[in-house]
Amino acid sequence: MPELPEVETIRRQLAEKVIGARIKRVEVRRAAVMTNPIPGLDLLSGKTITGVSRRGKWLWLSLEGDLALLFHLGMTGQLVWEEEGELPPHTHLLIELDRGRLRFTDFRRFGRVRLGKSEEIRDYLEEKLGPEPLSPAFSVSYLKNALARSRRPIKALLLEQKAVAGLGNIYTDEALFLAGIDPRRPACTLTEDEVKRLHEAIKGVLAEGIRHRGTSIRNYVDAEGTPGEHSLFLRVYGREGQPCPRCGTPIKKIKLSGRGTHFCPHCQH
DNA sequence: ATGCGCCTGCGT
DNA sequence: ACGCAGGCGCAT
Repeated sequence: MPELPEVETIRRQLAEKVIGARIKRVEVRRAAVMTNPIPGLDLLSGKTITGVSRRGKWLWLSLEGDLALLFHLGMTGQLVWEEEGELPPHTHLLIELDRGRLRFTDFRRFGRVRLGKSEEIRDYLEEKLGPEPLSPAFSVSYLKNALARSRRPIKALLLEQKAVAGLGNIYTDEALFLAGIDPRRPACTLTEDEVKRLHEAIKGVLAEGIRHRGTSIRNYVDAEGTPGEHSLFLRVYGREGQPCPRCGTPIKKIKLSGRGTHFCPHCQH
């Protein structure tokens, strides 16, 4: 599910809704979504939410007392703010606020929630993530170095969160298409020009995804419960057999590092 | 570096 | 009935 653009969309919307809100009550409806012991959650009652942040595909609420509640949405996780209403099935965590409520719903249950001290959460993420692709830390020279050290297929490398934080299966295929690069190419074989194109393409597709409030294939919704529009703009992902938007050749789908991979056999080398 | 398991639901 | 799906962590 959610890759960087989807999580960033949720972050922006939640920031509007919940910063300054006070937590009335937290209900863990399925304990297994918590990576650490639950009793701690009781201590969230009465606390005010002071911020909503994102790093890669991870999102956290900052809370009074230097605490952070960290979410990873896995493949099908939703984080929705709403006033009221019947709870959908597979809602594992409910945070009641003085204005509305926040629910974490995830039918495949790959998502996780963790409570920790702010600093501990920061360290946890920094340890496992590479640079933010939309920040200056993700420079052409950084990317060039990262690629030079690997013979893995370029697509497999881009999916590693330690190389670049936040890319997943959709935006990786889209970026490689825009850059005109075959996803199977060993990373270290990219030329300087190709690295530059890839760098631009990565930033471009992510920004575009955010602009369209994310890609909804089947289950993703933003923090208001609304599907994103970016599926209408995908160039190769999910378009096997349909004409390449650039040359008309049918889009091919192969399996690469265990993931469905879409590309144009004519435009990508 | 690759494959498998974790889950549920949908399309074939 | 089977394969596949936006991801990740662990075993091999």
